[in-house]
Amino acid sequence: MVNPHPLPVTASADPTRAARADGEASRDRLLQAGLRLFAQQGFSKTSTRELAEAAAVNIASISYYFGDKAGLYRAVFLEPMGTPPDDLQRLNDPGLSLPELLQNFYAGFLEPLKQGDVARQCMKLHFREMLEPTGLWDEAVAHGIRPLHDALLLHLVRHFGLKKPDADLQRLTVCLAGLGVHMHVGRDVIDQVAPGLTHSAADFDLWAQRLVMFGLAMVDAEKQRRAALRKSPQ
Amino acid sequence: MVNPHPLPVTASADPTRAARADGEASRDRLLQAGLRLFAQQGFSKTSTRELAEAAAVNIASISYYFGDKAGLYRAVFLEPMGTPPDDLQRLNDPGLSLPELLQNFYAGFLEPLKQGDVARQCMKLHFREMLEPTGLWDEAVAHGIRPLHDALLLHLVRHFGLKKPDADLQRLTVCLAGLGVHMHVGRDVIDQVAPGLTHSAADFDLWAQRLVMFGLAMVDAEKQRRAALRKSPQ
DNA sequence: GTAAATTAAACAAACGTTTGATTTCGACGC
DNA sequence: GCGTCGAAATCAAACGTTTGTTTAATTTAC
Repeated sequence: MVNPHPLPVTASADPTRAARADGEASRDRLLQAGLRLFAQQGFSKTSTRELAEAAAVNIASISYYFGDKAGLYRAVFLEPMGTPPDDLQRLNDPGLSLPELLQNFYAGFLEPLKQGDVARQCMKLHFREMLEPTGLWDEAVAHGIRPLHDALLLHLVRHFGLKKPDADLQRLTVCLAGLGVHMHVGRDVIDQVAPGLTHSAADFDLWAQRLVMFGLAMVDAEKQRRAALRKSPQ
Repeated sequence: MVNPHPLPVTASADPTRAARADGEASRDRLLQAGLRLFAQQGFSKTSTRELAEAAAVNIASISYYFGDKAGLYRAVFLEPMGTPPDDLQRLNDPGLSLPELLQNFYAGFLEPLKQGDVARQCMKLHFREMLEPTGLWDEAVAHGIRPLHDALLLHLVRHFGLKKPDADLQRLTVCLAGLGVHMHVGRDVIDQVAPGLTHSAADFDLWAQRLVMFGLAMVDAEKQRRAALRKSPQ
């Protein structure tokens, strides 16, 4: 690895081999430790020394590989976002029925909760930024949340036979997404207030099923509201 | 005010009047500043000097009135929770119809969003603890969230004619509450992804209306699922 | 030999907290 | 009404730690 200081640290395709065989290993360990600790206790409460120790790395390695602590955070935060269009592609297909769409949406949304640590911590890190925006959050919204919201909204516009979204469709979309968001943000609370419902992967499959059902019910309710409005406009 | 150091600082009913007329004023200003700053930027990112300056108070006043910074945070966090049964009473009335119940629930839930700073920051502070529990969170759940959840759940148990809640009713309750929670936690995101829907108090009344509608739809969906299940048990 | 990687040590700055002195103001004797 | 006392409140200054970051020397692998 050559001259890692410049911030946009990408995988080095340098002709000269790494000076030490496990050169990038330290960087990776820092990323792993950063993800875990930042997700667990936030940015400020995580010290550089704690990071270094957890990664079994010298303190100076942080600035060596990432410039500074914020750089490590940025890398941890943005690196997993490199390939987002994975789930998104499945949502933008106009041929999907509404149940299929919601099924894909919620199943994809809850997927990280099923897997163990990494993906879940990654999610937690992102949702944490909802409450304390650090600037990176705008980027996360633009690349992660917004496309999901827009895909949902676009499909609903078609489903309702509209030309463009109106305020009530926006509200519906927000609420649909909210069901999924709440499963992430409020997971610990859910565990406390209604224990034993979020243990196995099968549990989350069941949750996804219910969310689809509830989501469809909400869409139907909105549809009926519009129908009633057409008959007797208020 | 006499000997403020001991942590459970209550309004002093001391026979000897306060030495300085505006004695408690500094304490109050610290509480206000603490609420605002802790809600805005979290515990760690808020320094004691910043708090003191915002409250127009000497730094030493923090330890003088609250023992230490954590004590101020605890006071800020727990003090507004002194009188919770206000909204709760309206929820535990068994005579309420389901629409009335949800109306009360969501209207009460969104109420803090309508008012300006204080109540909103107070909410934000509480929801922040969802992601970084500091120990106080358990208390907040026990005194703030859990009663709401249980009131909702109890009513649904009656509504469904059950003897005691089952897992699916728990899930329904969690999702109903989730709609409300998401409005708080995700407010900034909502503003960004669907702008102009959360400005006036009337906006939130409209939101509450929709949440009631969606909530009712979810309950109906669950009811139908159970009916279908009875006919052809899987 | 050379450049990458790692290290221990040190840096200044900011942190939460404490100290001891000073100011403020009601209480009390006269 | 005045002077004085004492407790409450406020203050500037300093405390020792921890923070994030940097340095300069050393080790490692090619």
